[in-house]
Amino acid sequence: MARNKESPIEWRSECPISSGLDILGDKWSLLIVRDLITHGTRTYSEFSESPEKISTNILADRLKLLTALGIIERVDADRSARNNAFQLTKSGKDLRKVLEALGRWSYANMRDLHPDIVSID
Amino acid sequence: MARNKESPIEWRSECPISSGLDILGDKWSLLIVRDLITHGTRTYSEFSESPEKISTNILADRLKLLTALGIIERVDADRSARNNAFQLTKSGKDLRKVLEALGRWSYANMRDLHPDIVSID
DNA sequence: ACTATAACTTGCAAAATGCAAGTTAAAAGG
DNA sequence: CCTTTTAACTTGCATTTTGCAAGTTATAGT
Repeated sequence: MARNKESPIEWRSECPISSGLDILGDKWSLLIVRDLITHGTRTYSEFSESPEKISTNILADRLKLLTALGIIERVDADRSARNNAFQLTKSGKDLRKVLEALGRWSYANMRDLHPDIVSID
Repeated sequence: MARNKESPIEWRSECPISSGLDILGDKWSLLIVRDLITHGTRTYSEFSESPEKISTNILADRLKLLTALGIIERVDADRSARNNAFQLTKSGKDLRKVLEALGRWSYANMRDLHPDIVSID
């Protein structure tokens, strides 16, 4: 992770958009959230099976970070990791609107560059 | 940029969310869009003055990419670069909803981790 | 107890990022 | 018009992040 201990994030400014990107501004974090919105819960190996094929070290890193930020959590906090899925917290569920807006934008605006893109609805 | 020539982007899947992140899933691209939504037009040096302090090589790379994707364009396409600002295209303006959703989420959910965060409204 | 396998970790190569300095060319001033 | 200024980049290199393959650990099932 290579992030400091007080906050897991180094905030670049006070801007909420910039701050959102400080957390979620990469190619993988929101895909984890997407999978949880779609499926409700997901185990480590289920995340690995998504078509974008996240590598295991990045997946482990992002699951830790999203957990530290209170965006996801273990379904059963007291159980061992094996088959113990992740789920969204309230904060994570609130990201649905961000994902919907992004998905709609992509479908509406990237179809000429990416003809195979599918609709979210 | 290190991207191939047919499409400037390598699409990881047909998912519109994943595809949106293929384009905009980094810490800088949406900040350029934010500055243009806030100010209407912006020159190279004005972008550099934003509080997040984007470095000049990344800025140049992103301006090229966002232009290639039809998200931004020069205000006067025929004029020389000097003092010729960028503006959003229709596609770029449509990102406003994504930014609003992200900004609202951050302000609502990250205030305990980042007390200095300000509201977008 | 043994085995299978889910959930990671580790090591290293490749790519992206960050920083400082340098280059180019248009335009403003003399 | 010729010099000077400076906006808009480019380049080089160190650092960080990512990607890939392989290895390790531990628990659930037999």
